Amino acid sequence: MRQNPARRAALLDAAIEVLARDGARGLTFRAVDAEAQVPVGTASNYFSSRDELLTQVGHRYYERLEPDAAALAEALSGPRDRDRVTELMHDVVERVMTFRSGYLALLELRLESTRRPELRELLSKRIRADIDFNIRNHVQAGLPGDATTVVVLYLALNWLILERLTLPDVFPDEQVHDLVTDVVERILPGPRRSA
Amino acid sequence: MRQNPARRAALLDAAIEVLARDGARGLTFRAVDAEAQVPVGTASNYFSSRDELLTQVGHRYYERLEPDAAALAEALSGPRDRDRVTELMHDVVERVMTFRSGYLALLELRLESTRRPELRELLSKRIRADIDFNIRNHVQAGLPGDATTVVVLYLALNWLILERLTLPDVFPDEQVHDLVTDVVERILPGPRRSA
DNA sequence: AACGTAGTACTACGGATGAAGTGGTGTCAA
DNA sequence: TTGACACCACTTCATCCGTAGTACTACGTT
Repeated sequence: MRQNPARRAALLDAAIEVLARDGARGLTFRAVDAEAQVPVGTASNYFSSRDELLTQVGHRYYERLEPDAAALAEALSGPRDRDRVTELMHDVVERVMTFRSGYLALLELRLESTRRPELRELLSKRIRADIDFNIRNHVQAGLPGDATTVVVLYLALNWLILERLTLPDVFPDEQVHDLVTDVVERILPGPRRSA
Repeated sequence: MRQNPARRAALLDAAIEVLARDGARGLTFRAVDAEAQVPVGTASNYFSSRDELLTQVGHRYYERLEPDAAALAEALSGPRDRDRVTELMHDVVERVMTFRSGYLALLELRLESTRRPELRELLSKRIRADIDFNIRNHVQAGLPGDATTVVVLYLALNWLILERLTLPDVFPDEQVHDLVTDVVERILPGPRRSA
């Protein structure tokens, strides 16, 4: 079992791309080797099984999302009204959607986790933590809305992103921006701008 | 290419189960044969390719959901206030979640459709039609809320179901009912009961 | 009532594919 | 010199798919 962390990370990033492009079906050691442009057999040397590869992909995904500190600081700046929330939500949707392969890979992992308890536990913890994190930030920042607001926003926007990334024709391109705005307006009552 | 419609439907139902249980990775002709308890090679005789099998599974899924006439009539009865909408949404969530394998299979198909234009077109049309159908019904029934309300409800509840079916620990069992209620209350402003 | 035919069900084999793992060699750095 | 890793080649293994061939059943004909 090889240890080189940089190479391991590169392999995991490659696995994310493969998952997004070819699905769980296409995720083989060989495919990861090819995607990472390393010699055949390398992935075999770094992961003892497909199972281990999958759970490590889960870890890696969240590792890559960690550097949220910048975005976090941004959330604390500016006014504390609904229009600000709308702006922030647009940013979030934008950010998540640009990492398309990551999002799709995570969906594949979700479905895989149906059959892999270890993966399920990992994902449950990370996602629960993510939601709690968002709630804490939201209320601490003094933004309008409570914990439930954040959860409902989380639900609606996630499915919107899923819909866009898998079946883009359901909500046409040009409607998406307004749709995000609508979602926030419906979920978060009150005046648009604070007095 | 065999024609027996009953057997074809049985094979497609088996394919749904396989998709939900083993994922796209496990969906092979042989696995479908085994699930449908028919002799090896039968699925091969009924579908010329994996591609064709997948798109026909898509058709079959919606075929099975068609008999919504009863639920539809129910929507038209009763009061026309928010609590009624909440009730209806509880019913919808309940109904969808009891066909767990169907929902999971559809998610697999969504991800597959990323790579299969034909499948993507099929799913896009059906889902778009489904949304439009719900909107029309909602407003015709005189229920509170407009088209946007229905769309936002669709988004939030779908992700809630996805979360429950893939990572049940994120939103614990006992919170789900209240969460559905919360979702409706946040998205649909106004009094609970009509005057 | 016997026969022939068409459409299916079932069995079994053939061929091909591609994946995983391992052993061996070369290279670099401590 | 030694240990860890990169790279390569080869063997083994697991399935999977397609189809040829056979048996069965229903139905229409005469």
